[in-house]
Amino acid sequence: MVLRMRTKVKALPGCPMSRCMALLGGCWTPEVLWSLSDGPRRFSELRRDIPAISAKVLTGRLRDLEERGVLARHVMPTSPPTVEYELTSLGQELLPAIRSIVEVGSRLLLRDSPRLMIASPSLRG
Amino acid sequence: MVLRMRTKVKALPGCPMSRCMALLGGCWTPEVLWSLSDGPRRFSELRRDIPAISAKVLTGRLRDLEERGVLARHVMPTSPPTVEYELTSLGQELLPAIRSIVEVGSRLLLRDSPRLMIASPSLRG
DNA sequence: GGCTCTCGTTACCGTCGGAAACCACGTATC
DNA sequence: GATACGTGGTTTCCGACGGTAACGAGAGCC
Repeated sequence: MVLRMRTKVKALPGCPMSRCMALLGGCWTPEVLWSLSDGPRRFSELRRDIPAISAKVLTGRLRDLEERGVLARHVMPTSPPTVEYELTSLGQELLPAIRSIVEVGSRLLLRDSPRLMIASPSLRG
Repeated sequence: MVLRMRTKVKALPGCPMSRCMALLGGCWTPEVLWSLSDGPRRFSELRRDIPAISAKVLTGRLRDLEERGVLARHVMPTSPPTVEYELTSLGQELLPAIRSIVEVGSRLLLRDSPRLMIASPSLRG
């Protein structure tokens, strides 16, 4: 599911949770950061990585994250122009939290259906 | 900021991130789980722990999380009746992700203003 | 009688996300 | 020359969610 933006309420100044959620917050943000954790990706690549996200929201989230200094936007002078998004050093600092979420999810999937995981071809090769 | 609920879009069946976000998702959810990580807490205690959350949203989030099996609701037959919320074993499994978020936040706060952290009385005693 | 505390519920409104259409530009194909 | 496609978005409309404020019953206190 999703993280929503809090527009009106300001974070408590000294709260670590609020400090981190101010960057992680927003619908699809964790998914976007997870997709960027392997290296720079283009707009259309992000759409394919996260099929359920709409172009509008992806645009919004990328603009938000750029404004917050989490990622950088690079426009390449090709034709048609391609745009690459890349995590900044601040973005990299968020990855431990993202990886932890993925780890917890993996553990839950394993518990849900261990036979499915063992039988999966992608885990054998 | 906030995690928002995705009502229409279903999670990909085998995606670890989606599996975890299906439980972590929703506005204020990480904050609530973090507050409950120390042990059971009552409704009014949660409101004091997270001053910015409204009663309406807190009620909704607690109902959601109960339905998903993340926490349990205990009504004590006192007068006035007190209600306690407690993490289930499933809820406990989410804590590594929550702790990781808090750790990242702490590191960011330290980087923001190291002198402030050192000077803080709460960290000296 | 009034004030407080408990744990919520309700109504209203603003904002955000979802869906689909549309856009300019350049390339490729027919 | 016309059509189609791939880029990286923008625009419009609508429904769902969160924020705010008011209100609720039952009990204790002065």
